[in-house]
Amino acid sequence: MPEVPAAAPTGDELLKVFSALGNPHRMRIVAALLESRNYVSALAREIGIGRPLLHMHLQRLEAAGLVVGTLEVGEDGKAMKYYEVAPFCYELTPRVIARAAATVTGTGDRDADRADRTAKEEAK
Amino acid sequence: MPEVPAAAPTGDELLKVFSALGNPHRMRIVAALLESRNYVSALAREIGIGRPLLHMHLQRLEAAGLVVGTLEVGEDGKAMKYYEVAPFCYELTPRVIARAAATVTGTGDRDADRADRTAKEEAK
DNA sequence: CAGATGTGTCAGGAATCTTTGACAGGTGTC
DNA sequence: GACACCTGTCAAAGATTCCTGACACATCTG
Repeated sequence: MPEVPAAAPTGDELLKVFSALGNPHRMRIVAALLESRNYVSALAREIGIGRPLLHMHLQRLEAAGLVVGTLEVGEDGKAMKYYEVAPFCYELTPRVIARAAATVTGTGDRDADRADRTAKEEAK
Repeated sequence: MPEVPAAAPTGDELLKVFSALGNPHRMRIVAALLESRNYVSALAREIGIGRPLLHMHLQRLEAAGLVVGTLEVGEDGKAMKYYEVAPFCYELTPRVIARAAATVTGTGDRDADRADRTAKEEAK
């Protein structure tokens, strides 16, 4: 059996995972996809939300590495994007958090923070 | 050794934990408190944020059951609120999420949602 | 060609979260 | 009394997130 993370997650990695999972819809999406993988439109109908919205949620989940999407072309030539859950596994304890907190590149630094914003502005 | 959660967390419980941990400051707060418990004002100075802000973050963390605060009165008669991390331990895997997602009382229900809001309005 | 399906994106408003500064206590010391 | 420290709360600004209704583009079917 292949090794899943389980080691020492990055601060930013954990941060993305937490904010991704900290939403009712996204939790339900993971649940729905675990039961059976399927494509965006069908999934939107299944959980009763709009496609643009689901699209956004899926992006967030994928960015966090919790689901993966593959664009497949059916026999009828129609392209549909299938999503399925990734086999993640995190151990959630105070020590893990403390460890990860040390490597967070977000708010809190007076210098790096401003540098990030500048870089983000120039990147556009 | 006493048993920490580790069983099957409620949807709402996990939801609070995730959104609590999905923030750089709160992650750092847990880290700082794990290293050594201390009181609000001192902690605010240590991590370099305002007291009102820290106060809000601590409330969120406490509501999620990740930290606990105790109002203690020192020998000099001054009251200060000490916080420390709670010994939580969650296993973060697709199945756990799916399980929890079934018991989420938030967005997604067309009836329960409205009922909740009404109750919240009347409760004030 | 019209209509159904699928994909994605974009703009804007609504709702929430984050942050700050000011205030109102409390106690002990000079 | 004036000042230091502690506690808490509040309102209003700022920044994010969430959500919806278009829109544009593909393919197959009637």
